[in-house]
This record gives sequence, C-alpha cells and structure tokens, in this order.
Amino acid sequence: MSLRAVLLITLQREPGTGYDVLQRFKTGLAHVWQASHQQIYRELDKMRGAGLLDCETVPQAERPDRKVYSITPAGRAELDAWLAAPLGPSAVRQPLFAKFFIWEDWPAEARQRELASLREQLNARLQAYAAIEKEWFSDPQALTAAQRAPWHTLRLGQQLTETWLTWLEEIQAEGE
Amino acid sequence: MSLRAVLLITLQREPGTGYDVLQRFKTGLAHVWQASHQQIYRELDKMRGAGLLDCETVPQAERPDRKVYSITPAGRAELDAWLAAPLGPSAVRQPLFAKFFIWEDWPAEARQRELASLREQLNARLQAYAAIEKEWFSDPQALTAAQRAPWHTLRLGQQLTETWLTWLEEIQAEGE
DNA sequence: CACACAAATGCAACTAGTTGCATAATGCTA
DNA sequence: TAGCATTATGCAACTAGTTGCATTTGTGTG
Repeated sequence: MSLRAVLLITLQREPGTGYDVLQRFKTGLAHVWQASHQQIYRELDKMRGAGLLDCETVPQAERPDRKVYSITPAGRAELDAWLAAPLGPSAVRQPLFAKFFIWEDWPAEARQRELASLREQLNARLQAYAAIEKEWFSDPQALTAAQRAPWHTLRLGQQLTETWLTWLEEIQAEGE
Repeated sequence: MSLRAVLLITLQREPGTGYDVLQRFKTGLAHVWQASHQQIYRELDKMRGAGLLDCETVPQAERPDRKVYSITPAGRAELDAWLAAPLGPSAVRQPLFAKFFIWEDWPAEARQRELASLREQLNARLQAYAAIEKEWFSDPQALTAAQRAPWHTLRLGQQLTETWLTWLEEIQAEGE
C-alpha cells in the first residue's frame, strides 16, 4: 500500500511517467522511498486499472511512447484516506544484529570486512543527504512550511545515520 | 535469505520447534527479527527439504506433535557462508517521511494523531528494550565477549529510538 | 567503428511476507 | 458453563518486491 501512496504523492505534485518517478526516487526522494523500475511500471499500470490514475500516451519521434500519469479524484480520495490513518508499527528485521548473536562463530576478518563495508554505506548515505540538502534546502531560514517539513525528514535521516556511525566507531575501536 | 540465516542461528544455539522460535522472536530477539508463525513454519519445512535442518517428531499425549528442528552440517555451512559475506545495503522505505512531503494536504489533526501514535510506539519499544536488558544483560560489567556482542545491538536500538524521540519532540513542539 | 550508456518501457518467474481460516486439547476466568 | 488464552501446527490465497531478460534509438567515448 505504501508504494501506492508514495506514487500518488509524487504524481499529485506533478504528473509524470514511470521513468520520471524513478528519477525522483533516485534523487530528492532517495531517503524516503526506493523502488525498481519494474515495480514502479507495474504498480502504475495497476493503479490506472483501479481508476486512481489517468494515463495519457505521448508518442515520441523514433522512441518508445511516454506514458504520462496523473492523479484522478479517486486517487486523491485514496491519498487523503491514507494520510488520515496513522501508520502501523513496522516489522523489525536487522540481519546485522543477527550476526552479533553468533559472535563466537563470526570470524574476526569477516566481521571487520562487514563493519568496514557498513561504514562505507553509512558515509555514502551522508554524502547523498548532503547533496539533497544542498540542492533543495540550501537556506533553512528561508523555507516555507511546506518545504520545511520534508527538510525535517532529511535531518532525522542524518541524525540516525550519525547515531549508527558513532556506535560503529565504538564497536570497531573495541574490536582491536 | 535473512530469515533463513536467523533461523539457523537460533537453532544452532539450541534445537527447537517453530513455536519455540516464535517465542524467541517475541522476547530476546524482538529487536532483531520478527516473523509470523506461518512464515516460520513454512520456512522451517522448506529448509528441512533443502537438507539444512533435521526434524524429529515428538508425539505428545492428546496434543499436536512437536516437530523439533536441529541444524545439519549443510545448514552449518550455509550459515558460515552467510556470516562471511557482508550484507548489502537495504532499501529505504519511510512512509512517514512521505507524509511530510505532502504537508500542505496533511490535516493538522491527522498529523497530531500520527505523531502521538508514533511516540507511543517508540516508548513501547524502549520499554521492550528495557525488559530485554533487565532479563539478559543486567550486569554489563560481567558480560563475556559472546554476551557483550548482542548487548551492543540492544544499545544501538536504544540510541536510535532515542534519536527518533528527540526529533519527534522537536517536531511536535514546532507544530503548536 | 565498437561499445557503453541514457531514455523509455515491459514480461516472466521467482522470493518474501501477509491475511484469513482451520484444527484440537488444556487451563483459566467471568 | 460459556468464552477466551495458550500450546502447536498447517493450507490457501493474496500482496510486495527481486532478478533476469528484452526492445529501440540517440549520444558520447575510446
């Protein structure tokens, strides 16, 4: 259901194609939602079938047609209903934590590789956040309420990543 | 794949039934992995079929048989392979963040309910952590290396939850 | 010129997880 | 004594997400 809602949100802001949505998921929305192109195309088609989206096919010279989706009143209603209902708790799945539960059998070198790899991932994430911040929220003082809200989500993302990194550094220091 | 690995870990520590594993997922492993009984039973049977687990059926007077699973050498090998390979990055899916991206159309009362509900969930999580800490790690000084590792995961869980709560309080304060 | 990449879409087969229902005994509570 | 929780298992149908492959044309790189 949540992918649907995210698609409705991005398309109510501005109609677009599956490919457009994919690009938004890769840049401005990267810390909010990620999905493969296959999933996006399939879901958009299902939503059109369910009457939540309209689809206008724009032929292009010598290239595959662009299918531009826009939200319908029914889609708008579904989005409003989703906004109104608080989200349920999400399931906990922490494969890394599981490895810590079998510490005795987790070879030291594998462990060090794992933690180094995680560290890279976390640093890469911080860089991605910085890029988004620079592009969209370069002046936090000048933000309107509507811009300020998504900016808060970026801040939380950064803070969570920093919490991870601090913990990681402690663990790595202890490992020597 | 990760559910498999988590099942291998819990069963190599001590053989048990699907029901046993479910109980462990509800208590000591609650911040590591959660899965429904259906998923667990199905996966255990598939793993037995793949030769990763042995199954011994223990009949009980007037109740359904207990099926006690234990890990085989093949299962052990699969677990070792999983431990050796660093985990890939996990997909980002933050439905709450998505709601912040449509702030203009997110009614204030729905928003307040959402944040209040989240706050309860986070506080409940902290309480669950405290219960686990009390039961398993009451004396952090006296922990062996093998106990110390899972204790670290609990600490990170707590710190992440606190990061969330601090952020939430800021957002709620700003909302007035 | 060959090769890779970007723009733009899609099918098919798979794995992972959810939801609803069902069974069957025991023990506890109103 | 009726109803509910616990112990213990499972099927069937569903939704969600992944992986591998395939098409067509332009544009840039070595």
